[in-house]
Amino acid sequence: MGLTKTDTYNTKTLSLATLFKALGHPARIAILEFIAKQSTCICGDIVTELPLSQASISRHLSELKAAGLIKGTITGTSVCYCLNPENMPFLVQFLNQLNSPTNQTCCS
Amino acid sequence: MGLTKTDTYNTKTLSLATLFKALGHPARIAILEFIAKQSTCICGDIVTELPLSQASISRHLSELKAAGLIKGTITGTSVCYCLNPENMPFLVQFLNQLNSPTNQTCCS
DNA sequence: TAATTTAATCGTAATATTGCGATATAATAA
DNA sequence: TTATTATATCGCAATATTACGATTAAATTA
Repeated sequence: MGLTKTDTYNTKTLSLATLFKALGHPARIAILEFIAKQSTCICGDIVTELPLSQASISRHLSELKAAGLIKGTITGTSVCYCLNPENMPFLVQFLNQLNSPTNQTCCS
Repeated sequence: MGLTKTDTYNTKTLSLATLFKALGHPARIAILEFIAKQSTCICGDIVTELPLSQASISRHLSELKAAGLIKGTITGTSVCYCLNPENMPFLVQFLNQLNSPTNQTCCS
């Protein structure tokens, strides 16, 4: 019965880590890049785009979806995926804070 | 002799994934938040700040350093860590692209 | 209804990450 | 030189992630 991550870190820290973790795999970055490039939903043609099995891509898609980075809509036999921009500002804000001038005053 | 990640994904995709992966753990987010909060170098007092062993913190610090998210300078017996803002704009730019209006035209 | 298509899930093997005690290293202080 | 202090690394166990073939599920088409 050790400390869990939920006990140890606050909600914001855990959310950031979860989102970044979902972004921390090249296949998932490639999927996001591909969806963005289409600038519309993509329906099923991701499997042909990446050198991964259908099972693996489906897994990555569900991870991206669970993290709130994409949305999926069922249309007939296929599923339509698009970006979910909801959490982007949260991540950008965090990174910008790390990048602010106040944090560049040492280790030069 | 399967395909390696380096064969499969382009450099930009791999860099993004590596950086995000380094950000994908609550302990490492907490470390970055702590350094940012001090808005100066921190020298050694991270161990008392987080509920992790000295060995584990050292490991997380070296991962953050390897990813290029922090810098470390040796000063006497201790090491001084501060943020390395170098890669932040790269990450922010990627996230902002995902968040651009062009990418919000479907799955509504 | 039976075949087809599309995507998710299961089971499992391989690999990677995480955490920690113990130990090593390196600089300073006594 | 011998402690002491601060940090990194080693070795190992526990856990998590990744990938894929096979299977399942659900909608569509013949």
